[in-house]
Amino acid sequence: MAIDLKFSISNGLFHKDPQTTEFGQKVLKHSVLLIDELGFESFTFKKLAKEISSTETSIYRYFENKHMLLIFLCSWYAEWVTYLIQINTLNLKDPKKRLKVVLHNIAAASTENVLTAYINENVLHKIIVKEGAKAYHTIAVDKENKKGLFISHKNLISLISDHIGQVNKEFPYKKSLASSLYEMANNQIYFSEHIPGLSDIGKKDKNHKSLEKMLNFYTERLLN
Amino acid sequence: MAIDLKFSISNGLFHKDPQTTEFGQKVLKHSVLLIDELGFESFTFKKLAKEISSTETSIYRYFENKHMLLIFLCSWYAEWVTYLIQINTLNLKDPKKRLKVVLHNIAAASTENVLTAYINENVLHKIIVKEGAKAYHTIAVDKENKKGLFISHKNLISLISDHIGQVNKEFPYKKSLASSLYEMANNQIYFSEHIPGLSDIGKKDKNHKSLEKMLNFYTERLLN
DNA sequence: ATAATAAGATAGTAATGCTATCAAAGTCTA
DNA sequence: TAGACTTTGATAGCATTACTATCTTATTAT
Repeated sequence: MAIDLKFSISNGLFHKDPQTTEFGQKVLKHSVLLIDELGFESFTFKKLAKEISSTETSIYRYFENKHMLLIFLCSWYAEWVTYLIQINTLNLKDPKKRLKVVLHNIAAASTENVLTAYINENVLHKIIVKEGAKAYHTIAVDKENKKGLFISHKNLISLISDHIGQVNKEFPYKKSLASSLYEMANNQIYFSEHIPGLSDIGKKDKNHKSLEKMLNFYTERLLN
Repeated sequence: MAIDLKFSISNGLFHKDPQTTEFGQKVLKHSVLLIDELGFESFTFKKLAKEISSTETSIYRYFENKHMLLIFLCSWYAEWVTYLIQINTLNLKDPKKRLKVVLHNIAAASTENVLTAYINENVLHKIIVKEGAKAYHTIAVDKENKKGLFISHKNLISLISDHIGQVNKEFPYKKSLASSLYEMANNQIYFSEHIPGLSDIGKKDKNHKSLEKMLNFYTERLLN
């Protein structure tokens, strides 16, 4: 069963919010699938247009270029994880338990069946793992940051950071730990699958269970 | 004073080792400066050729494409850091002190005046921080890994991992910690400068002193 | 002196990353 | 119900990118 989530995403990222139209949702859906298939470098608007039997022109009416589309997808993912963390921590009193939920969601949210109609979260997560860092490793990062294009991601890290602070007020590197845990989750998934010499996580880590265990191990040692 | 280091780098990365010729060294030198200036996406062999008053053709005789050049630069950097760690830990008996040296070198090696004639290590480090992840986040990662193109990087992580093991034999995530410390060092340098909301390290972190302190704090808590 | 090697010069080609213009279809409004 | 407005499609075009091929020239090695 598909629920339709619409997130509030910086409008500097698009000419027209793709979440609001059928065509836009089609663009999102197939861009996720096609980026996964071709890799971001080989992905083009022309190929995407062909895939959805449309034209480059039409896609350009939504996104300035594929880079903006990538930041949009990363933002959508961040909003989605933020949302999941919020609803799943709502009824938990114990900060340590809440942090466990946080770690579960940054590592393995995509393995659960929370589906929207127009985004395959599982494939999107693969893209975040493989291409996510490219969204902000760009020559225009400062200008884009100033325009607020990374706000969804910053909010997510900020939320993680708050949960860290609730476990240990005195911890001196809350934000760095938050961003590092997030990056670590993604990197270790990637390494375990593609460059196993860089990780202790096994290639077949069902539902990212070992990864989650490792993230919990790290935070416990660091915060207690 | 410039010393000439020549590293042994996977020959799958080049048609002809650029370290061995004057022209190749010129290519390396100016590619570092130009990638830093333009960003990797806007950097092209044509622009590089113009910069060194040469031709695209000549550069293509050394590298198949700019992606291979990037992996080459990352490998060169990894070899250089490996080399520095090795000479700087040589006379240290205490594993904890050796690990401190390791962390110092992954965070701040570039701030010291160890210079080769044809690579500006300071600028190269900026490239590693900004573009390094792109070297392996590619659709062909498995094939490239199989061809041994990431061997220099894997060796460095392996070395770091060994030093971790010498401090704490029982630590269950040596390789993951090694790769995470390396990625963390680079990411936190990047965030502190460009997206400060993601880091506790201040923008003006002279010689990466605060970063180094943080890396030491993490490893101490995790390994003791 | 001859041959091999390395670099420069020039040309060409398919694909990329756009922008512009116009037409067609659907929808909303007076 | 006509007209206006919005949305997408169709087509064209253009500079740049990412190469590959071929030929010449300069240097070095035998």
